[in-house]
Amino acid sequence: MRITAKDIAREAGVSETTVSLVLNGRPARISEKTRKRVLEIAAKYRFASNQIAVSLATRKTYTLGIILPNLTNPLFPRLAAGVEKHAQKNDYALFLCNCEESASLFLHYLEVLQRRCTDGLIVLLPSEVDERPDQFYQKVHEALSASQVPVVLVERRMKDHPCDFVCIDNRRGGELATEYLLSMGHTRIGHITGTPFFAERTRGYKDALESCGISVEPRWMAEGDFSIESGYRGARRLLAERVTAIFAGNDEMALGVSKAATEAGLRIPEDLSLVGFDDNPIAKVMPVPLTTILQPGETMGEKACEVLLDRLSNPDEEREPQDFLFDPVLITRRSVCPPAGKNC
Amino acid sequence: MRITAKDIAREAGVSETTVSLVLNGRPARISEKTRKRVLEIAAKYRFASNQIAVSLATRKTYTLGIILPNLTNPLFPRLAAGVEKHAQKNDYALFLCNCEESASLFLHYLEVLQRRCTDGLIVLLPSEVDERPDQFYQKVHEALSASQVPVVLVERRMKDHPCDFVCIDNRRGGELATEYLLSMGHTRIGHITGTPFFAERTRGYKDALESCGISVEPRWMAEGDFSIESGYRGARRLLAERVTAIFAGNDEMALGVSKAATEAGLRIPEDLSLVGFDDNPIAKVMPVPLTTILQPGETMGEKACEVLLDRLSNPDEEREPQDFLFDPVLITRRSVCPPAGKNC
DNA sequence: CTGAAAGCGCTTACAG
DNA sequence: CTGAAAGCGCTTACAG
Repeated sequence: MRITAKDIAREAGVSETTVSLVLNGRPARISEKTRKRVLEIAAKYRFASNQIAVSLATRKTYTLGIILPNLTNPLFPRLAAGVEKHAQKNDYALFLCNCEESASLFLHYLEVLQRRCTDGLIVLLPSEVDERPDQFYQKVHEALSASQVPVVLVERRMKDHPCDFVCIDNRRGGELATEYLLSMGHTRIGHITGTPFFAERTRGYKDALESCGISVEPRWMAEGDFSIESGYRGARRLLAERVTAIFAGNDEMALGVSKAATEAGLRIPEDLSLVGFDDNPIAKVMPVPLTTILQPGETMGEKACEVLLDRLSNPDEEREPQDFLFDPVLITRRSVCPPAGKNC
Repeated sequence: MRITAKDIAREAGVSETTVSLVLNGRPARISEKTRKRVLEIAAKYRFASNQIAVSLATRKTYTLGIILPNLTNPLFPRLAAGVEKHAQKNDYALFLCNCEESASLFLHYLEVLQRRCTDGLIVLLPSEVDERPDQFYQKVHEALSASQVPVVLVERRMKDHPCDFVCIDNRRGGELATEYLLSMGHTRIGHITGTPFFAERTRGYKDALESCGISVEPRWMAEGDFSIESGYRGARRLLAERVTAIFAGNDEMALGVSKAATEAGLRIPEDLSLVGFDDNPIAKVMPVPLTTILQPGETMGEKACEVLLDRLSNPDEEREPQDFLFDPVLITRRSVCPPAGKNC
């Protein structure tokens, strides 16, 4: 049995009230003498207050929950690390929930976290909500509204539920990738899209082309789903269109592209320039190190947590929900060079 | 304000006791009629019991804590995913703690988790305990003993604190890797070690050689620390000794080896065979896909959680602390072939 | 079949 | 400067 505040009170010959006051450093009430005695006794027994009881009494748990779509994509552990780091610094603990892209499990976690009285939530929506997405979002919206706790959405936004949102500036990222390719002299630039959540990357691709007066050719675009396989498939189609460069919606698909290129007897970057997105650890390690757009996962996680804690400390401020967009940064490695014919 | 059991009791015209009994499905006491009414009202308001209050009353929180050395090594998120999955299935929630290899932060988390009354702990020790390791382990031992909750250690064991331990069979893994190289006809097999926690991998390497009557040459071994850099450095030394194969203590170091080999004008596997350890995602993606030893992170995580929950359900069984070792499995890819001179 | 009461381990007005 | 009492939202002997 652990020692309790009552035990300390008894041994010190004071009330539980006094013990609580001393241990929580409440100001200007307690005589230095009793303060010391209580502190000594607490130290002697290494008293650690029972957070469960504290939480019940104060109605504040100092715990946060994070719901992640998976832990396979290295971006998500990085995000979690950032959130946890900032939480820890502020004495919050973090419940880890991995919904494995399942809509129903996601909903389940929302309930669990509510039951457990987390003070706030960091939420990444699952990407593949196969059946009845509207219904799913409706339920999420209801659960979130009912739970009454602040939420910050990361990476994947919900149209109908206004709340703080932390994300990389995907549009700018797509633009940056494409601009870089353009600056190297490419004009036939293919693109493999990601899932609908990330349509902004494609928007950036189009914007960059249009700013250069290059018309967007549907036949230079392929639909992808972020998998290596879909990158591979997309590249096969795009390569047939004789593009000289490809901007892949993420690094995994870029890997698929490089496979397809190799199979087609094309060298990267001499015959095909390639840019990815994320700066996944594989980017550094690919046969040809990949030029890509860095997504600062850990920093974004810290920011998300910071935004959440801000809400918690100013509960009735009623600040409008806000977007926090991170500037993408281009990491140049070896997968891009000017197109054949133009000099390197 | 959330609805409470008291609210339901009032509306149903029964006592809180009855509400509690009904909602927890306690058997054979309540008339079907009142049972139904209580259930209906609870459903109407979507009542979700306050877990904090439940925890305080029952002195059981249904929460576990996991302390990880970092979230960068993909093995750790995989482990966490396994733990969380099994925990979730059994209605436990999981606190995520990332000590970033810091001994002091690790100790801090031990205290935090104790304060928060977790029912059990899954612990991976930090690997680099620079200053006064003995003192650190002493403190860990004390904290763990004082906390009174079951602990399962994963991957990194503590000599002086007997408790359940889940790990890959590192000795067997090192043996398997080396045996494979031997079976391909290699006799000059170099090895780059990992950190001291993983000396068993090196043990396996030696065992395999000795079983074949090949003496262990210290000059064929280099000390590593699992970093790419240390693999690179080690390989430079080993290559000078004209080894025809290298077993690297993990995949990262294998990557360093492959860099060193390429720089030395050596092709993998024709001029140098290479085996790693872990089956890190990079293994598949390396310039030459890496033959390696799979460590089933998620399965190990599930197992660790299972072992922990077993302890929780049989608290006074006093079963001896036990080791749960996973069989390593060899994943053959393209980085190994017979040495030059022998036919492929 | 049901409820009053005590208790889990704290905090916090309130009174002195 | 200090303490008695009520309360946080549940559960659980115990009594009827």
